Amino acid sequence: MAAGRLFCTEGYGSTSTYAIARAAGISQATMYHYFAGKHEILLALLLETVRPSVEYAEQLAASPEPPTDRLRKLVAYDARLLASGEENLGSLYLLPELGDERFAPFHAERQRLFETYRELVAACQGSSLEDAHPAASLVLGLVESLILRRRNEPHMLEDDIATRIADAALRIVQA
Amino acid sequence: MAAGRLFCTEGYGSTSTYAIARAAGISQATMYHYFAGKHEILLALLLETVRPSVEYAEQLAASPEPPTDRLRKLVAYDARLLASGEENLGSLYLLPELGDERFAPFHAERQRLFETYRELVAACQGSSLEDAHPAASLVLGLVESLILRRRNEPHMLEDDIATRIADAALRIVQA
DNA sequence: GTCTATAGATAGATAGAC
DNA sequence: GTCTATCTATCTATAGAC
Repeated sequence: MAAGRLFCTEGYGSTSTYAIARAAGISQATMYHYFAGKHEILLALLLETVRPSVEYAEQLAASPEPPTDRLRKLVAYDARLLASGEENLGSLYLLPELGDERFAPFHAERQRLFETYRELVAACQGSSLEDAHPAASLVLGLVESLILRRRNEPHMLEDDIATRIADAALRIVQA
Repeated sequence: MAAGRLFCTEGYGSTSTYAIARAAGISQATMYHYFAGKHEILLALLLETVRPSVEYAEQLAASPEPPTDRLRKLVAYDARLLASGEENLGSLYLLPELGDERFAPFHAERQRLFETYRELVAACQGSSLEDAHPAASLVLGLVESLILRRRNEPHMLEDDIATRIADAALRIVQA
């Protein structure tokens, strides 16, 4: 969590292993007993952060509820996750360093999440998966815009922000 | 531009002044003849990137057109800017290092942009500036979601993506 | 205005005692 | 499992020749 806080606020390349260790209350060398390097810490944080969403999404995809209800639930769930927690861990998704191939396992998980969004949007629109792609991107983008908003104005988030985002998402999909 | 490319793809803290200079075809020391440090390069890139949007927005704010037309134009303009250019320079906005006070001039410019969005949304909704804040955040978030989308799937952007985003934005505002 | 050379600090990672 | 000590590499920035 010490690393998560620093990666989100200072950046990955700008955070030294010494700074992480100091924030965690251990020596810099001790860190290497648990992680082979800085990249393994970030990967662990990324997977921990995205997995609850993927699990919820795939469980929801198998539910018999109407697709609009399921999409609303998924959007609201992800928005609440991004808005909660002491740190704005969603901003780990914004790090340019994620292009490194070492973080491919995270991208695979996030791709699974997107696929579920796309299936739900297709079901809502009665369209093919291909045709649902643009709207699904807009919806996921709307959800993840909460990351930047939380960074830029952390004290101005409405209590009902997850509901607001879900409303907006459904209005986009019901074109 | 060499620095812009590297900051966007590798990150700010992960990009060395040596790497920038090499990409620009000069020596690392020569860089210091033009910039006092790496931060000044990033600041120059940020201001160059955001200023066209601010200027267009403030010019549009003084136009006699109906507010919904103006909001649509502004959203489409910003989306086209973010989607264009060889590099995805909008992703400079996502760097965690922007929290450093040296980049305050950029945040001031972006705040001016947001204020114009808020005024237009308020005019569209016939509401106060305070009440327009949440919707304006959603709209700007929708526009800027293009940054992440361009990073994650650069070859899957629709030709009419700016129009799509403008449509979605108006649907959110016209609640 | 551009370069080479280099200072001085800090980085990630390892060795080995306890 | 945690530490101190340290290696080697790399970093930002400066000095000074041309």
